[in-house]
Amino acid sequence: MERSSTTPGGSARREATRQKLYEAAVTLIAEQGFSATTVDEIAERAGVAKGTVYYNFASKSVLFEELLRHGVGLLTASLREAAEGTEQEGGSKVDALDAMIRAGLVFIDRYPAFTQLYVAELWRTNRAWQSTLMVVRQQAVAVVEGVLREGVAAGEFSEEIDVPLTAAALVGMVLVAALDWKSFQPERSLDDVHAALSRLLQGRVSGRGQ
Amino acid sequence: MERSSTTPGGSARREATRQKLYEAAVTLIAEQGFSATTVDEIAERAGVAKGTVYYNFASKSVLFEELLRHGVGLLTASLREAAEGTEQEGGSKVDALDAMIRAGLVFIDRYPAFTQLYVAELWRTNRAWQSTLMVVRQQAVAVVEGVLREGVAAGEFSEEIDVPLTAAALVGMVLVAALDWKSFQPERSLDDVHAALSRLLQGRVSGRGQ
DNA sequence: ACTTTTGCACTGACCAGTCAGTTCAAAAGA
DNA sequence: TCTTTTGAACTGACTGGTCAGTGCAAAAGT
Repeated sequence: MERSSTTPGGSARREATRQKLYEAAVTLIAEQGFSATTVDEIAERAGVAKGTVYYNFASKSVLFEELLRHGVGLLTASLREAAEGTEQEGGSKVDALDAMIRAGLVFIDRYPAFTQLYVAELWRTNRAWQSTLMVVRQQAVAVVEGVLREGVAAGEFSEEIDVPLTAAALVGMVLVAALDWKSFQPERSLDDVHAALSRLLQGRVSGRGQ
Repeated sequence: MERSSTTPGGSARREATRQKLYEAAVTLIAEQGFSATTVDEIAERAGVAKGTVYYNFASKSVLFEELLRHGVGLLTASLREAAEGTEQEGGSKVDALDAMIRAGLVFIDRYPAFTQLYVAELWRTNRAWQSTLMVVRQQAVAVVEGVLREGVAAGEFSEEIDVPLTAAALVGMVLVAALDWKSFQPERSLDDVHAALSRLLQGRVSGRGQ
């Protein structure tokens, strides 16, 4: 009974139930927002009884917080993997950033609802899960900041760049472009979007020609 | 039945009350979200009775929609003004973009709550005010797209850039960087942030030295 | 001048409905 | 057997929206 809810020590059955609840909650909350989403709705969409929700999570807020941790865990793992991929084949740091942009797009492509919900909640204040959100944000941005710092150290990037702010700007670039892509031009290919953002990243916007 | 001369379409008193309600609602909704904010709270913060809210607006949603229109009106006016400013002194299109970035930062600096709320709601689906939000988004992005197109036409930008996507990415860059600035490093100056974003815009990130 | 009327703007108690969270006996796995 | 899920009933707090009534300043009436 004491089984910690985050650790994968729970039974496979319980874990499967949790997964279903995550998936139900993430879409509903992305569409309607946290407050407008009822626990009854989540249970219904997940195909379980309301009691099951409270058997698996202490409260609606706790369910949401664990959902956040779960999702950002996936994202950071994906970003890190992308950066390390270019590392091992001796790519430059711009290549690493580019690979992370692609990883970000792939993530958003796969989990659009989570991304929506994350953006919608990130800059709110006075909320119960504010601290969770801060931790989780820092984990994600830190990966980008890390690559920027390495780039500066290696002399590939200007020493004058503002690492935290540039990281935030890059994340914002990908985030907003991707959400717009999904919302307003969902038929475009990921490669297409990636190419456009690459161009922007590498400053190939001004100046004519390719 | 005398028509008040100060404000066409409503008495000055009424207009003042509406303004108070906008201000109260924008901060509360930015902090807590639409659903989590109660009409009682809005009324209390505005210093009016609950009935007054419903005297001035048909419903909670309508209040919110009019608030969105009001705010985005201010933003687009500001962006257009910035772009036209560089136009008249014969600046390049990059200068226009740069001026708009600054205008965006100034706006976010002055109305941080509105920006938060806008970002939080923009990509939601299945909401009553979805159509309002779309219109309002298009108004804002169109200003940036316009400058990009003019830049392409003038040969200043590559013909291969993807105008809508690049516009979205630029907006996202400013938006996220600014929200992070306000949330996590509020002591920094606007000039500082502007400089960092300018550098990114002009591709002066890679390559060493300034 | 000065009294009465009009109607806009506002008030706040009130209502009907909703929702998170609880409880628990019984059923279904494993 | 022990864990997990079910499902329905219940509670108590809260919320969007309503409405009969108040205050007041300008217009109308005398």
